[in-house]
Amino acid sequence: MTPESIKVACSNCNLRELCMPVGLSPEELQRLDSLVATRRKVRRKELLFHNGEQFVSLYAIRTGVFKTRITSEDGRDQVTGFQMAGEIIGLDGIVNDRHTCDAVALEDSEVCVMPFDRIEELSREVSALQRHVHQIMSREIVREHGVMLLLGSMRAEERLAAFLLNLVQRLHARGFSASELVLRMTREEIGSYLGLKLETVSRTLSKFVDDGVVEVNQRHVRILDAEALRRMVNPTVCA
Amino acid sequence: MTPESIKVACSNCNLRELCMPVGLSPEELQRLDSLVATRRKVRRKELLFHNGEQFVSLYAIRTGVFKTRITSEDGRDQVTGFQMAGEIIGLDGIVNDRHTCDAVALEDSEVCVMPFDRIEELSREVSALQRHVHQIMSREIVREHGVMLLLGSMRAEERLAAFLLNLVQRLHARGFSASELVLRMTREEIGSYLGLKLETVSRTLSKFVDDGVVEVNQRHVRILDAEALRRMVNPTVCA
DNA sequence: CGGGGGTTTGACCGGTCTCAACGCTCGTGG
DNA sequence: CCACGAGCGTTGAGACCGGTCAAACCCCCG
Repeated sequence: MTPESIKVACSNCNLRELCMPVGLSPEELQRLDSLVATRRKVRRKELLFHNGEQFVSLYAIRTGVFKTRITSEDGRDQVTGFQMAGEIIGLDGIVNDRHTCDAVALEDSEVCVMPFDRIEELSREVSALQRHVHQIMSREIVREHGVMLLLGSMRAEERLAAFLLNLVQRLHARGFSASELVLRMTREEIGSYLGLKLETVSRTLSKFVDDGVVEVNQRHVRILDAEALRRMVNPTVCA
Repeated sequence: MTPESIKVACSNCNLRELCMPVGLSPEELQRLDSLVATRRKVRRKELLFHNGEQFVSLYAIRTGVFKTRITSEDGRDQVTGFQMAGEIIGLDGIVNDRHTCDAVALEDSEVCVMPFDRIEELSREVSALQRHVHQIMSREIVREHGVMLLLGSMRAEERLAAFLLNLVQRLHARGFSASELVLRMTREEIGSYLGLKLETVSRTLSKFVDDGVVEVNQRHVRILDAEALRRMVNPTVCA
């Protein structure tokens, strides 16, 4: 039995709590299984979709990590996010029926392909799904507000601290360590996301190491003093 | 007959093309009229909604201009957008049933109040509305990607040029001049949005004036050389 | 063993911030 | 009608953070 032929079923997927609504009746849950048309494997460095491509489906990440990036006409690009298991990508394509960014796998990954017209059809009938879709989109909007705050008002140290805390928190929610993580992206990609140059990312990381806040070995990072990172992001008002 | 008692009806609102789906049947169009529960006036400097407030409705701007801003725990704030007639605000509240930002009127304004549960209910029945809601949210996501690019990779001049071009383009789409505009926001608010200090905004504007690209009188701006602004945002590859 | 992508580190530069002073405009009240 | 103050905007001088350029390093992998 090849992996491809395994029955695709959200109802018994271990990521269900992450990407599906909760509190569904068994009957509703079963209907949602039909959302996932198929699964698709994407190897490291390959694109799940790219700018200009016809928009057809949203994708739920089963395994692996992606980055999304936009490219301006003059060739600059900006990483707009890093996505991991249970997160939904492709929302950018809805407005104009074309994707406006690239989604690149940072490691070998697998996604569930959910044709958007099927999502719309089903969410007209299952209001819990409708609500869920709205929440996912709203959550993305709120996330981006946070990134705007970061890019607009934080200094390099604060940005990197916020980035590490966010990553480790999301990994922890997925059952990984609350203090150790493996960066799936390069310094340059981190820099692009944070509005910094790769040298600045590297230097700032080195500073964290000097200060005893983290340990860094290549892509492996261990957070020694999460409290210190939190203080950087959120300078406590000295009372 | 007071303004308040005027029949609220999207079907004959002159902003219809901006905030409503197109291509509806007369019957559908009439049903959508029931979306707008009421209208609400907001005076300059007053809040339409604020961070932490219970989320109930989305708002379509009829007249006036708003800014939305988020505030970090330590008090920094970041303007996340400027919204004008025909645009929808409040999407941030959907995820957690609470608003996560403030919406402040920059001049006396009026909005249409659209209870979100009614939107959801109706969009289960009118698929054109459903699609429309999805597009509005997706459009906001894509807009924010653009802001991330701006904040993450552009220099002060480029940011301000992009800002002016964007504003004037949106105003033009609403029937105003394609080259003149009145800024409804302060230099500080522009700076917050663009990730710059107010002094930098002021200095950069002055530079544009020196270069003969714009004329500035207080809040009144006249664009003399739009092409120059476009070149700043998008350094043409010299062939 | 060699090569290459990714990373670190250093020296220097420059754009933006900071701090400060001054100016302008408009509304208010004497 | 004018004086005045508040809010907003402009301009300058100097500091500093992060960018730029360059060299060296490291680790993995062919």
